[in-house]
Amino acid sequence: MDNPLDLAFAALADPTRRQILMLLLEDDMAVTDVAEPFEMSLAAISKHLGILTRAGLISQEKRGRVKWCKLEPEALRDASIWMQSFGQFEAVNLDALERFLEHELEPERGSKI
Amino acid sequence: MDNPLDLAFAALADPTRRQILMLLLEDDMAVTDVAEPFEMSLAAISKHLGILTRAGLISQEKRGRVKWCKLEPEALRDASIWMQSFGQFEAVNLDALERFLEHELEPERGSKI
DNA sequence: CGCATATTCAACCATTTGGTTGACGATTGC
DNA sequence: GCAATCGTCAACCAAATGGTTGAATATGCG
Repeated sequence: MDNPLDLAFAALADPTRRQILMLLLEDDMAVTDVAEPFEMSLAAISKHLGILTRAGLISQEKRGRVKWCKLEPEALRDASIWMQSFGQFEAVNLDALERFLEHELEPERGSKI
Repeated sequence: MDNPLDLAFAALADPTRRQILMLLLEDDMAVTDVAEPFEMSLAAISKHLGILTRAGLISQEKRGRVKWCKLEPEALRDASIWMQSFGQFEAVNLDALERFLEHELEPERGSKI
């Protein structure tokens, strides 16, 4: 349960975290500012940011006493691409998709599922 | 925690469920046949299928004593659309998928097995 | 220095998740 | 009719999740 796709989808499954991502779409933000619109503790938001970071969806950089949060679209892109292979699978190269699926269905070797 | 997007992403966060979706991409299947490749009980797979159904990612129809599972890409498409709302993902197209597939098929050689 | 600000840590709690097992209802076939 | 098959249900369990509070750790400011 720790491959990149697992982490990305699990992170996206929470509405608070999706909302955080949308905030960060506008600009980089400090943790306190991210927390401001939410009616929950700063510690809770800090945890959410940790989950988003582990999932690769954001990065955090500390400058002075402020930790800045920044959107990192790569992991999201991978998840999006995975979904496209289903949502629009009629539009993709079916041979490549076939190879992709065969690879993915191999039992547990890379656990890149 | 019960809006469609929550349910879809949460459903996708589990590798067993993603693998089930990939099985169903090939063809509709009975519950028992879905369960066959997995090393877990039928009851566990039945639960996974329930989660996928509640998320709208598959549908189940009982004919006789066999319950058929069928991919329902609509919910997945919605989740995909949510991602597109980030604007930065117009690059998620066929080319991106090709690159993704090539990237995904590489790293297995030699490492991590 | 001393205080305020920014953020995390630790302990705790309730709920959910992902799995098990065994019993059960429904359907099919001999 | 009866046994086998298909699938779910119920009870249980361990671990993870999402939240709380209060203390702790940095850092900046006057």
